[in-house]
Amino acid sequence: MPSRKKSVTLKDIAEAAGVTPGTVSFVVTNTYEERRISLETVERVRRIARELGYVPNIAARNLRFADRNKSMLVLAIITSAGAPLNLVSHLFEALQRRIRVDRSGRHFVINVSTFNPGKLHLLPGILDGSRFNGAIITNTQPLDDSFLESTVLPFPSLVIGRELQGYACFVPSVNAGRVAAEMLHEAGVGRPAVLYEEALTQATERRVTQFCTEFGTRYGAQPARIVASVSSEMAASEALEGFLAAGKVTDGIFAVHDNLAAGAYLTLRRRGLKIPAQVRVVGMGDSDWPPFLDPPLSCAGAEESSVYDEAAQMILEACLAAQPKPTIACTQARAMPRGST
Amino acid sequence: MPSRKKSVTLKDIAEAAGVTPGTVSFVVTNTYEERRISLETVERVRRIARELGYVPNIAARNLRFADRNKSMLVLAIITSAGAPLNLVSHLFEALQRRIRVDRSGRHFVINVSTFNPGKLHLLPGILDGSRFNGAIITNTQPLDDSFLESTVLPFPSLVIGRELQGYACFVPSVNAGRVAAEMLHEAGVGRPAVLYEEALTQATERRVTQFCTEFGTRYGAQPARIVASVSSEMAASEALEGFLAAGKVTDGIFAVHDNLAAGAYLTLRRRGLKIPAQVRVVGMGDSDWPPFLDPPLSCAGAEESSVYDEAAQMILEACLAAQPKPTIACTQARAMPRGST
DNA sequence: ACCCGGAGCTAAATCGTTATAGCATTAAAT
DNA sequence: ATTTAATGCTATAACGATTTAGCTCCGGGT
Repeated sequence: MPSRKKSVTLKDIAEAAGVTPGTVSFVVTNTYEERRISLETVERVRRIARELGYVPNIAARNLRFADRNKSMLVLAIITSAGAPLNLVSHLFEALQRRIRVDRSGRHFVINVSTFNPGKLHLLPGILDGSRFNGAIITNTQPLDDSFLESTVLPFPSLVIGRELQGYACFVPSVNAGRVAAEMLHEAGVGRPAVLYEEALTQATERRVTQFCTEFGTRYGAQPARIVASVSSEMAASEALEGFLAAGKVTDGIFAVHDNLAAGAYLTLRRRGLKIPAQVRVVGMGDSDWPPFLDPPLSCAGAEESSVYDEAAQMILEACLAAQPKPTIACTQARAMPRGST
Repeated sequence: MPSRKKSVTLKDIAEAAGVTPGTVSFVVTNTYEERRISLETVERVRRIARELGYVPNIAARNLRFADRNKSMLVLAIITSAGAPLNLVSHLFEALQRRIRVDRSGRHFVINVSTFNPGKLHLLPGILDGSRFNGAIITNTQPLDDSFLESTVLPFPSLVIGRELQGYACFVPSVNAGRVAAEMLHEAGVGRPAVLYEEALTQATERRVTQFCTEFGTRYGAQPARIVASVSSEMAASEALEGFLAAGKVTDGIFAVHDNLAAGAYLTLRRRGLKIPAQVRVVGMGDSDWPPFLDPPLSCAGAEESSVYDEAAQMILEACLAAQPKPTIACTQARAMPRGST
């Protein structure tokens, strides 16, 4: 079993080698020459350090260097293990852009942490605030959401894609389901379908229900549901194949992720169904590829490159101002018709 | 100008509020109730903390919690600012997989750091080792490479995509250029072209020269060079458009990145050129999308999902064993024929 | 016998935070 | 009047590493 044993420190090495921690420090930082440590001692200390498996404590070094490193702000992007890193990449880039123009005179460190779905509360540092000054939290599952709602995190945080009591939240493309429904309806779709993965997040669930409600109540056609086992191209392709093989029909598909849309393209192409003549497809624009599919994929979304800039601004402000104001920011999706509708 | 002023500490707040740092700590960690701090004091301390812009020092907290956090190993993925995060995502996922099965009983922190191209030496912590226990370095430019070769970094590191003296290096798909040349030649291509972006890294440059050398010397046809201004789909599309508009001809294109291949598809489709009948295309398989293009993109590469597992293993070993052994590991590309050759 | 200088270390302060033990002061209870 | 108890703090010791100042030898020169 993984032991929780204390880690090896300079002191441990010092005791084993019969010198002081300072001397060991001279050795491990390779400053022993100007400190005139004898080569014999250097060798002995090095050997013992290796034997004991010494790994420097970064927190201690960093603390020691507090002056030279000016003040450091640690931001975390916290995401569910196994979730696609697409969103994380966009968040990271937005944070980078925001940090580049920052004038607070700080150094920023961005660390990406993952938690096992439903086990957010076990993430080290989430309860004691020992790991980050602020966090962007995404891809949480219902269990994680209820953990968050029942706790006050000891650092400013921003939740992406859902609305939680007491938290600053950022919901991109909040009306994507409605926009997708409009796009397909205007294109003359009468037998709509929605393609999604089994494990829905709050964000994707919103898209599905919005799409179904909108089509059902306003346009009088209840969409069929095509459910992929996971959120991958192949799974989506297989799900649609199963749907069509069962003799069911659709003339317009809303895929709640671009990779699902790509899977749909594959199956439609294999079955000789023309896009958009026989089946229209709408994706989300959450990747860079939609314009390069054939035909280019129409999307309900936004320019992904800038969507998360507001999120980056929100978390930075929260960290620097230390103002705990739970706000909800949404961005609106817009129709991005390309070739598939 | 961004001031290098010292950051605000508990001590500063304590002095301003006329209490001790301990008391301030009780307030900022919200443990003031069980510590029986008067509400008046709490309010005063909070107000002053807000006014001074207090931000907790994570390194200090972390150090304080050294026992409860067991031993922590900080890994950095260091990449050039502005470079695509595709590779970083793959590295991150590989590290995650490796960490999940780790039995050393440590906590791992992964932080992603970017440096301005050519300015790697200015990255905080790179010289004094105050920020990470180990690093994977990628997307470096020649200036950064020479910096690395002239320095001994104070932590184990792994360089991706190039070979540097004194460093552990990992070069994925080292023979991709040759494999691409073989694939196109076997498909009967007689007028090859290579499509790449202007700012080549060592990895992409290798692909280009290998492809040209192989085709030139072995198959007797010197490939044409199509150069995109940047590494994006649109730039690639425009570059190929310019090439064809100038009356030049090719029947087989090797794109050194998948996004360039997607741009090529776009132009070829617009001009009514059939893939693969009239023009064959080979990409690199460095993204998830090639199988879902129309026709599916043939690649010279490997299963991306597992390529970097070896890299993850290498850096973990280097950190935990503290063995400074500079080794070079390469993976071989293989032909992945799909529909475009 | 004494000083000097170099070699090879040691001792102790420091970084910012948290937690433990305990000290005043006042109010309530005996 | 004295003990008891509660209130509202303070003082201080860690956490692990780095660094400055300075200590103790020892040999050589005077």
